[in-house]
Amino acid sequence: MQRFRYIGMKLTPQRLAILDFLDGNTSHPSAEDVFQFVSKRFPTMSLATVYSTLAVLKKKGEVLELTIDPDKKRYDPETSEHHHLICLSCKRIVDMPSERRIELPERVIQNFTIVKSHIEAYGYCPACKKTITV
Amino acid sequence: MQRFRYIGMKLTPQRLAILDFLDGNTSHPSAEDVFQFVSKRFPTMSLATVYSTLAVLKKKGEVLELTIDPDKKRYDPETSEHHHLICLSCKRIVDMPSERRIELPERVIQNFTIVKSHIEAYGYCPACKKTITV
DNA sequence: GTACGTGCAAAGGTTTTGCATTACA
DNA sequence: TGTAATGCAAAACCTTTGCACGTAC
Repeated sequence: MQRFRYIGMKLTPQRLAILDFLDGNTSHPSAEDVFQFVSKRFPTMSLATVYSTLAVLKKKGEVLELTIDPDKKRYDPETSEHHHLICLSCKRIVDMPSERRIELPERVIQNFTIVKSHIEAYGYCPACKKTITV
Repeated sequence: MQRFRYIGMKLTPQRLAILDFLDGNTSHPSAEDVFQFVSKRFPTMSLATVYSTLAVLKKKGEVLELTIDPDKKRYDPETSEHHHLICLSCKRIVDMPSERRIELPERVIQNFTIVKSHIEAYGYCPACKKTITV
């Protein structure tokens, strides 16, 4: 939670609970996932509040909005450059540390101004490999 | 259109129009984009038919469903392994030929069974660079 | 002729918006 | 105290589904 202490947003109990859930979370939760967790402590919690808080965090660069899951947006509190492994069966998203910067062709760099880039690798996670017939 | 000739699906006039639009198309259109184009020739065209046809093509491996755009799915008739440049301003998606296979860390390959992987590079396209203050 | 595609309408799921109430700073 | 967050409901989107009718093969 240290990292969220001075991010310049009003810290309500609901927001603290959201930040508590997100800090160090590597599960890449959806808004609904966040809502489910925070609802335990705040039964009157609203999904709209979750979305609103996530929007603020995204704007402040404290979370990334992932567009990997075709069904819903997912959020990642790990904002340093890294890559993702996605299980085609259970949709689990696993972090893959960035080994080195991705090299892009020279003519690409000259045309586009690249801000960030990452790798998405799709496959089957250890748990699903055992049970699923691909 | 050659490539779609023998893909084993009933070829209705509507579907031929969709295939005509997709073949060689590098704009990564959404279902709505496809619908807009095909509607010109078939005013009674239904969005549901577009979605249904895209689902069949996806199943047959003739198009890829891209989850890059947070607002809607987009489709790519180029199914060979390649990467994407995404303009953060106009959301244009540009193909980037795959130079070599992406190397992943050894321990990742041992755990996950990787099926495919690609790079997503975000930045500003030449047109937007000129007009937008980043 | 039959299985399958089409088109319309309705429903489903996620995300956004409006607004009155509440609470942080 | 004033500005901003919360919570509820409704709306906005994209996408899917059900069903009667029509058509490719």
